[in-house]
Order: sequence, then C-alpha cells, then structure tokens
Amino acid sequence: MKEPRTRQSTGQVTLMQVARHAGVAPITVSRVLNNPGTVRERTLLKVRQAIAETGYVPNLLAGALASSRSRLVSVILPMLTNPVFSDTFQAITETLSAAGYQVLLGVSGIHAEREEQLLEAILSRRPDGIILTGTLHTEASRERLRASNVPVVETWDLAPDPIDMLVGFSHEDIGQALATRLYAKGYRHFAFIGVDDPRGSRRGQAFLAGLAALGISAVPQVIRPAPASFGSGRLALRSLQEQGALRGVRRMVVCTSDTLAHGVLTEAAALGLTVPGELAVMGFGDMDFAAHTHPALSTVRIDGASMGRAAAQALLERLAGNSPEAPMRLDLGFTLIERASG
Amino acid sequence: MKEPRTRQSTGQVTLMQVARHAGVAPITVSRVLNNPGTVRERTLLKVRQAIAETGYVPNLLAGALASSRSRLVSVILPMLTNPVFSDTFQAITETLSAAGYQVLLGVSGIHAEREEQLLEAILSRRPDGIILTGTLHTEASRERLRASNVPVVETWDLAPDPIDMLVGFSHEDIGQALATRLYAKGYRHFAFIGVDDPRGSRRGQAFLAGLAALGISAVPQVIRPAPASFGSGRLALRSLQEQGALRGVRRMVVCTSDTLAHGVLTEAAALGLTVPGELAVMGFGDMDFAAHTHPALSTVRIDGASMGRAAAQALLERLAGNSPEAPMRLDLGFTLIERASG
DNA sequence: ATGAAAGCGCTAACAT
DNA sequence: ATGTTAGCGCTTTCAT
Repeated sequence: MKEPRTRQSTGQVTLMQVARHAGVAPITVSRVLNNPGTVRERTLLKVRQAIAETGYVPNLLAGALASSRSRLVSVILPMLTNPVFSDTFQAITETLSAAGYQVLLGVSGIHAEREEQLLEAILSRRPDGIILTGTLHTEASRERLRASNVPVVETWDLAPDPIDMLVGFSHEDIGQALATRLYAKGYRHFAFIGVDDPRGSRRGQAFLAGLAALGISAVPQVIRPAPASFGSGRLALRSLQEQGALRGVRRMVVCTSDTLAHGVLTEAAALGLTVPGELAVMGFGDMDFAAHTHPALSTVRIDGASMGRAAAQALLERLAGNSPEAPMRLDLGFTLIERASG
Repeated sequence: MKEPRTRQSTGQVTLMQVARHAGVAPITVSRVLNNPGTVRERTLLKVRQAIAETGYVPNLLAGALASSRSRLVSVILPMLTNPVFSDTFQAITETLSAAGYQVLLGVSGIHAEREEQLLEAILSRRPDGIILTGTLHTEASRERLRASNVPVVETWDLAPDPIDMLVGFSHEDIGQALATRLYAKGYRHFAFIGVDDPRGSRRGQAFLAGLAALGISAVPQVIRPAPASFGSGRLALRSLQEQGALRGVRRMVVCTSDTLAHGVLTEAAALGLTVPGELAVMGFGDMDFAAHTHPALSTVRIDGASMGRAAAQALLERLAGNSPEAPMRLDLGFTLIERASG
C-alpha cells in the first residue's frame, strides 16, 4: 500500500482546520461565512469562535475558483496622474467595497500594445465586472471585452457604440454649450488651449464647430502635449501672445482643463493682463482650486463622484441578476460654472 | 452504476480543452505558458496554435491556488487624491507588471476600522507581497501584517520599527535640514503652515525643533484640516496676516506641501505682498507646477518614482528567493530646491 | 439545519 | 521532453 504523497501546503489555516476545531463539517464553516442565515445560532457562535481562535483568513482564490465568482471588479484608467478621475475612482471603490467587492486597478497608459497585455492580465483574474474610465485605445480591445462576456460599464464618455452599460456625459454637448453660452454673454473673440487627448479634443472640436455655426471662425489654438499641466498653461498663453492674439481685442480663452487655465491666469498676471478685463478664461473640471484662483475660475463641472457611484451601482444591479433588457445608458450631464474669470 | 454529477462550468475555454485540441497533456500546455524553455520547439508551436485557435485565457485563480503564487501585489495608499504618491504608485506598477505581477490597490482612508477590513480583504487574496505607501493607522494592523508572513515593503517613511523591508526617507531629517539651511541663508523670522497629517506634522516638529536649537522660538503656525489644498493655503496666509504675523518683518513661510505653498503665493499677490521681498515661501514635494509658479517655488524634492522602483525591486528580489539576511533598509534622502520664492 | 461527495482549473511532484 | 496522479481550499449539488 503506497503512502499518498502530500503537496507542500502554505501553512495557513484552512477552512478544514476551522471545521475540525469547531467539530462541524467544512461546508458549515463556509455557510457561516457566506450564508449565516442558514445556520443555527448555536452553531454560528461555535464556528465563529473557532475562526477567531485559529486566526483563520479565508482564501478567496479557492472560493472564487469553486464558485466562479471572484468578487473582483477591474477599473481601467488611462493614467493615474490625471486628477479628474480621482473622484470617480474613489466613488467606485467605496460603492463596491460596501457591497463586498474589491477593486483591481489597471492603467491602460498610452501604448496600444500595453493595453492588450493589460486586458489579458485583467481577464485572467476572472473579474465579475469591468469599469472603463475613459475609453480604450483600439476597437480590437473593445471587441475583446465584448467577447469576454464580463459585464462592462463605460464612464467619462458617451461612446456611440457602447460595449455594454454606459454612464457618462457628452463631450460634444459641452463644446456646443460653451460656444452658445459664451456667445450669449457677448464674447466675439476666442482662443482654444488644449492637450492632445481624445476627449478634450472632441470638446474642442464641438466648441469650434459651435462657434463656426455662430459665424465665428479663425480661432487661434494652442495644442500642448498631454498631460495638461500648470506650466503648460503658462506656455500656451505665452504662445498666444507671441502670435499677437492678445492685442487689441478682449479674448475668451477656453481651456481643456482647469490645470491649464490656472497656468493661463498666472501667465496673464505675469504679462500684466487683467482678467477678466483684458482677457477672459474658462477651464474644465471644476477642480478643488478652481473656486480659489485669483480671479476665481469659470469652468465646467462634471460630477465625477456621482458618475462613479452610478457606474458601480449599475454593475452591482447586473451582478445581482437584475439585468434590464434595455441597454443601460445614463447621461449625467454637466454644469457651466460662471465665476469671475469670464 | 451511478452517473457522476457534473458541476455547472463557466463555459470558458480551459487548459484541458487546449491540451486536447493540441493532442498533448494538460501539463504541457501549462509548461508552454509558464516554462516555455522546457518544451520542444515543435510542441511549443503546436500548443501556441491551439491556444490561439481556442481563444484560451488562462485562469490565474486556479493557477494561484495550485501553485500558492498569486502574482498579485497589494499597494496600500492612505488616499487616492494625494498626488505626492502618484509617481511612487506609477513606478511600482510599471516595475511589477514588467515582472509579471499585477497590482491590487487598497485605500486605507482615515478610519482605523476601515483599515482592518481592508487588510482582511487584501490578505484573502493571498498577495505575494504588500507595499505600504505611508504607514498604517494602528499598531494592531502592523502586527497583523507581520504575522501574515507576506513580504512587506514600507515607503514614504522611515519607521523606527519596520514590519519588514523599508525604502523611504526621514521626515525628521528634512525638518532639521530646512531649519539649518534657511537660517544659514539669513532668515530669522519664520512661520509654519501645515495640515494635520502624521508625516507632515513630523517634518513640522523637526523643523521647529531645529529652529529652537538655533535660538528661534515663537514661530506662528497655522494647521489646516487635511487634505492640503490651494484654497487652504490662501486661507492660511490670510490667517497669518490677521494674526499680524506679516507686518514689519520679512518672514519665511514653510509649508508642508507645494499645494499649500501655491495658495500662499497667490494670496500674497492678492494682499499686495511681494515675494521674496516681503515674504518668502517654501513648499514640499516639488510637484509639477512648483517650477512654474510666479515666482518659482522653493521646495523639497522627494524622488517618488525612484522610491516606488526601489520598493518594487526589493520585493521582486525577495520573491525571487534572494532574501538577504540583513533587514533591508534604504534611505533615499531628499533635495532642497532653491528657487525664486525664498 | 447539517453533511458527504465531487469538482472548479490549474500545477507540484514524481515518473518515464 | 512529456505524461500521470494527486491535490491546492473552497463551494455546489444532492442527501439526510
């Protein structure tokens, strides 16, 4: 009779050991952990004590394998340093952890090939859901997600052809609204400062198209490399000045982010231009400093926290099995915030 | 003869199916994936083709369970919104993903009880390592990590009693260096603006102690609630002014973060105080905007990216089995950056 | 309300 | 260089 070989174990306390300690079957311990309602009070106490005494930490790897539920949700961000996504991510994390899910963060970066690897790595963990914050680089990646059958929520965008669920706002609407509103306020001379980021560019295009529809063309533009930064904003205004765009007329400078706009305000002061007297400035994002710049910055507010909460909720609904037949699409809109800068 | 019951499967392609498709044993497919060097060229190609044709995505949950290696590293941040940790996190993520590890982000927040839950959740995933960015709230949590036997690297701090490995810098040294250097530059009147954050406070205490040793006491302080913000910096300087601290003498205002310092610069301009003529300002962090403020901000640079890289490297070394007997401790230091603000 | 048996998808340990 | 066998730690399914 051959002695069975034993694999090297991790030395960690297992559910089995807890069960022996409590004098019950392993499945009972499992129930105490996952379905306490189905276990008698007395057994519950006994098992909980055994858990405490053994210092048991459940192995979710094993649990996930057995149940095909990883309780893991992957969130994909384009980059970590962009503070506009922080609120969204924070809200997602809070909502999901309250429901017993953990969040695995992936940064898609700027390289398409890196994105492929990232997706592979993410899907290998068998997440119960995926939340995209900003879209993916390639249509192939989007197709891959679609094929994976994992519930997906896209945010920070209103993709025309969503993978699955969608919670966002329209960058085109914002550009259009800016053109209309600023024209109505009496501005006739504009400039646009942006970075080469897909969503910001779409806002910019829509803004310029809106202006064109109002009969305004020849809008000076400065496009800076991503990411948007304070220093970049200063350079951009300087560049407009060197183009001669700041002489003779009062110009409304629309920026694709508050960070750029903050730099513009500072450079304006350095150039001796008064705001909003000689120059008006508009930002995007309503970041924490926007209300406190000198002068206070007019901007577009996106409720990133609400968006994150809504995205997480939508996912949780789906995971709970309440899958609506109609494809879920939520437009959270935006708010124009008018402060002293223009 | 009873028909064996079959469990509902996920419908995903399994390694087993790939093996059948390629006409090899499952373990061979596993080798192709994890140890391609041990497989003959011909077999390799055959299996890779089968993988491509079936659209196989490995299940790391199962792999981790079988091998006791999750290829997962947890990074714990105090909060997501603090940009000082971004570089560190980014560097950690890059270094670890290049080595085939994935990063699970946990945010410890400000509540100690939330931290307990977070640790439980993290340990349930059986991470191969944990990187702490900023320390934990309670000694109990630290003890828990120590007991878990998971390799831990602490960063952004030089804890006196490290859990395991350590890559950081000394907040006390910084405070001391600031006092010495600013005194040497001729400053004799100071103020301190901080937020109620443990590490910043330690820098502040050391700074004040350093000044005291030089015979300077009675340093006006403003402590604002965390997190540090631009608006907070403005309010803080205003508060110093209302205390009468800005009249008659040229004062060096040392801030616990660049964000606060930026607000101070703006408020100084709004109050009509010239910098560095009537007021000098020092920040902390050398954030992207620091070199571009008006005037450019003097500050303390911490190389967050290097810290992240070093932390990840230390962890990878350990995971590769090159565990040095001596406890690993690395002090990356800091740099005083002197610009126009003081 | 609790338990026994089987299996989730993979890899370690030994063969060959 | 490849295969066989057992088992990682848990949960599902069915039985009592």
